[in-house]
Amino acid sequence: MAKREVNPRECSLASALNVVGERWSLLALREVFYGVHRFDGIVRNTGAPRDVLAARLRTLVDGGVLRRVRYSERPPRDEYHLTEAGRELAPALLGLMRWGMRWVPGAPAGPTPFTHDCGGALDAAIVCTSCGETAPPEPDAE
Amino acid sequence: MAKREVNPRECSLASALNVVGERWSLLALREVFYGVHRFDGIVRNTGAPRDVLAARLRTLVDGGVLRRVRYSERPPRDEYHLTEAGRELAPALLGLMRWGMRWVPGAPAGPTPFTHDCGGALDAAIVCTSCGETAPPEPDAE
DNA sequence: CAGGTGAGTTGGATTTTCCGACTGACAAGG
DNA sequence: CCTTGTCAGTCGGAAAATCCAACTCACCTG
Repeated sequence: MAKREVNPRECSLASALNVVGERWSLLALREVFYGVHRFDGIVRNTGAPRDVLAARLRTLVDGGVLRRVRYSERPPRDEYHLTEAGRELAPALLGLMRWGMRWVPGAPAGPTPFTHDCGGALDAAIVCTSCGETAPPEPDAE
Repeated sequence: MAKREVNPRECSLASALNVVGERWSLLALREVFYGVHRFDGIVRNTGAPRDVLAARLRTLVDGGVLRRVRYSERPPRDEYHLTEAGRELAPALLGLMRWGMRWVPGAPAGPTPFTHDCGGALDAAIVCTSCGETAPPEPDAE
């Protein structure tokens, strides 16, 4: 018999996607990176359905990506801020943004999301953690 | 009146997510990066439902991320290969993987996905496109 | 008091997902 | 020839998620 077994590969990518792997999660995160920390602002700037956004923000908080920070007692209101883990999503997020600019026809260029102190645009790249050299994206060579 | 208007921010991230923004798309892409180019292989290694995977592969092909390459006439069978655009997703993909390793408790370390010629592990980072300097992830400073 | 803001929640219709089974074309073994 | 197996999907139906407008609650402001 031995029916075609399905053994999903153990991979941290899958784990990452459980936390930040859905459209509205990433767009919400983008807003927080841009400095929009409140629910209604995120709704307005992303267009996400309010209920779905509420759910996503919960999983982002539970996943340690965002932190709720109270900015008003009475009525109790919190805003969402990046944690250390959240801030570390910057390379992935920026990588997707820049990829969209380059490869999706009709994608709005938008204001260059982040700029370096020297004035140049920032981009995501692959670097070697030990020698620091920038490596080209070169998978299994066709 | 002026009902709370929702004007989604124009952003290349949203465009990117239209193409690669779903769980099974990214996992399928991971497999192709790993050298698994055939439908059944991708099903086995990701655990994606076959019909959903078929749909995702179609949008990846339509989005210019993958290319179908025929490897057998009779029966006609194609495998999926990365295009230039697909290869350029490496920084984003690697960024998510490495993030998962670092920040999701219980995420399998797995074999270090890519290694540099010098033997060190590769990671995604933010670099300045003009001066080449590596920048820290530092959004709106809290 | 009327109106507005902020952060959600609720109900219900619509879409997707998931799952197992099925198809069609072929190859290999007995 | 007949059975078994592989590959790349497709199909049908149940289960889950999404979308949307409307609603709530708790305030604040004029």
